[in-house]
Amino acid sequence: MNIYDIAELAGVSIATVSRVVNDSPLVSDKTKARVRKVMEENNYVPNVFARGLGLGTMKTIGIVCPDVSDAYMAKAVAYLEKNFREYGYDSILQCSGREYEDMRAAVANILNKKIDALFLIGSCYCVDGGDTAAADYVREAAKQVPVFVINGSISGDNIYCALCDDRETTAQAVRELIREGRRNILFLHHSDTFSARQKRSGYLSALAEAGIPENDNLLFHAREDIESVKQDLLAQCPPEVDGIFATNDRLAVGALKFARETGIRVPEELSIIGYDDSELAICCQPELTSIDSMGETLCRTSIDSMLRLLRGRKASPITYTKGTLRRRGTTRF
Amino acid sequence: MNIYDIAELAGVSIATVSRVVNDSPLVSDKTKARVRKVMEENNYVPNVFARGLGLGTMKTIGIVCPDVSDAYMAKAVAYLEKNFREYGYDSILQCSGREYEDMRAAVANILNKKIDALFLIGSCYCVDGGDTAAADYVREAAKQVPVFVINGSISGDNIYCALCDDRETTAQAVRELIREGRRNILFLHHSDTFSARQKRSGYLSALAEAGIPENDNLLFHAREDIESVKQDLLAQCPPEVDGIFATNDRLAVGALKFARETGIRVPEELSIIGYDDSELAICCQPELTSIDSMGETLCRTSIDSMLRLLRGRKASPITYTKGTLRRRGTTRF
DNA sequence: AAACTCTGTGTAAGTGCTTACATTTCACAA
DNA sequence: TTGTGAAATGTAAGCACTTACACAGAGTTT
Repeated sequence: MNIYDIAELAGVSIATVSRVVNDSPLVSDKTKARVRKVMEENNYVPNVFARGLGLGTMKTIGIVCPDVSDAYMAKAVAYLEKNFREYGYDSILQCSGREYEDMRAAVANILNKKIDALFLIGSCYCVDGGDTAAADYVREAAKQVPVFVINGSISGDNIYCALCDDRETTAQAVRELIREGRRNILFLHHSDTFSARQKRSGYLSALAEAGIPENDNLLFHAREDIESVKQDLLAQCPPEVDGIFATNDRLAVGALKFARETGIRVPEELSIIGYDDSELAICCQPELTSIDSMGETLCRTSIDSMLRLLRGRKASPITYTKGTLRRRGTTRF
Repeated sequence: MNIYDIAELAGVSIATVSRVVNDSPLVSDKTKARVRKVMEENNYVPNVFARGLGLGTMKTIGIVCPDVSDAYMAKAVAYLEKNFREYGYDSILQCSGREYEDMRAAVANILNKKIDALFLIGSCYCVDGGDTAAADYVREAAKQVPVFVINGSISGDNIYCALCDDRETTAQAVRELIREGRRNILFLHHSDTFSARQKRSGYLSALAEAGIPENDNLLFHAREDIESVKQDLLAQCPPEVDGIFATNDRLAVGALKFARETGIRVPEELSIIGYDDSELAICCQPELTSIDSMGETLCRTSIDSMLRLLRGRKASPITYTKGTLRRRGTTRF
């Protein structure tokens, strides 16, 4: 069942059918109704490929993230997919991992799909604050389609970033720990992404403000999964630590387990703050104080930017959102 | 830069270029090398639409699940996406929610994308054990492309299901609770999907085996999120309960929080078992005993079935996998 | 009544690829 | 030298749509 069949059944030319499909104002309402009826009766659906060939687009967005099985990204993907569907866009998903070559290949591949926009989730795509050659493949992509980076920042034409002001948000959280009387605050991180560096910078500046000297022993790198984090801390956590700022909730949970194992009381002797405010946070006992990095807000911002672009208007190349501290049981404030 | 340009630059016809792209044996190695060089020099990429038009396929699979932000589905999606990518397939994702009309629309929409196979994740697509009209839209879809149901069962031509034997797996877990001496075991569930019913059936049969009379008060329906589950239990949990079997980890965590709030000791006075063995399980204190429903194994099975079909071989219409109990701190065995 | 709009519809030329079929080329046997 | 068949390449007809341009017919204007 193709456009010719419909044209014949409706007694019009294929051009008219095409116009009806595209709801062109050039067709009279009477004809439109007739053609629509025939289309429905035969449940005709235009061939996407032919349509794509003619139009050069298929109303599809590409989403690339390092790993959808991560709760933060899964949420973002779900949000993007759901919202774009409402505007009639389909979503192609690609998980890229975090290796440079893989990310590059993922972006290159998804571009071939003639997507209308590319969404990158995560700060791993902007290896160095967005200004070294490392992110060049993203800038290259932006020559073809608008690129929206969620939770990362890359400078460049046709690139629109929405991110949580991790630096300031972290600084605020660390300031609260200091106000609690904590002096030996561990910065617990895993990867060395742009956002991790922003957080570290916020952490350091909060310490500096308070006149607390920097201490390299308090910049702690741990492995990724909860159990390993606990082990790493058991093996090497400096004894004087009385506060832990973790760059994600998983790390924070590992820290909590470490505390339990060593008998350190939380939050009496040790405060812990996580990041992302995932479901993990409320599973813990005590429940984890965590920073909501506003994933949905960032997605919403990106979507709005894209819609604005679609209407031929300008969008702001970078939008910062402040995170919000969700105070729970692992801190005293 | 299209096939004509390449043909001209390489001094061959477009047919030859096309053959080179498709690595046809009809082209001499010499010509192949020459054409390939030109393609690379101009980084030519065939147009997917034109290719799709000619071939009728674009090497794409469709994935439909109720909600990717659910950890279980996110994992499955990630696994499918990653593995199919290795075979050169792209993935289109669509979250359908759990409303009949939405699921139906989601499947219909994704079919228009000329996918090569459809993957449905979750038992919500098989409303009644797979044999009522409710799943007819899936059977309709199966007329167009092979359908693979992960963690659900639908009978029908060209439909291939991989699922955890929830009934027996649940029965085993409940038997262990009984062996622990529990007699008043709550069956804590949220939705009424096929898999939830299977679990209930396993629960009931384990009770029956042990000669424990059925008690409707012990079939407990709770809302979805952790906090609500706790509230629901606080409001209405029968006091005699000494064991809880929850149909997912989120419910189990809610149960654990309920126990803590009421001062019931776990596992001394109350045992709790969750389902899915998600990351939530190890965040808890005590850590949650949970059933690993083998999501990756199911995905692997589906992928293998699809590859077998691709090679023109037969695949088994239904594959059962037994879940595994991960014993942790919320039970005594 | 002729000239002129305007609206609605049709014609036909793309869009970039695949592939059945036709044709050329070439090695080798007769 | 010619003939033969296989291997390599080209030609052209799809594939299902969009859209610039052409044109017909109904009103309007003069």
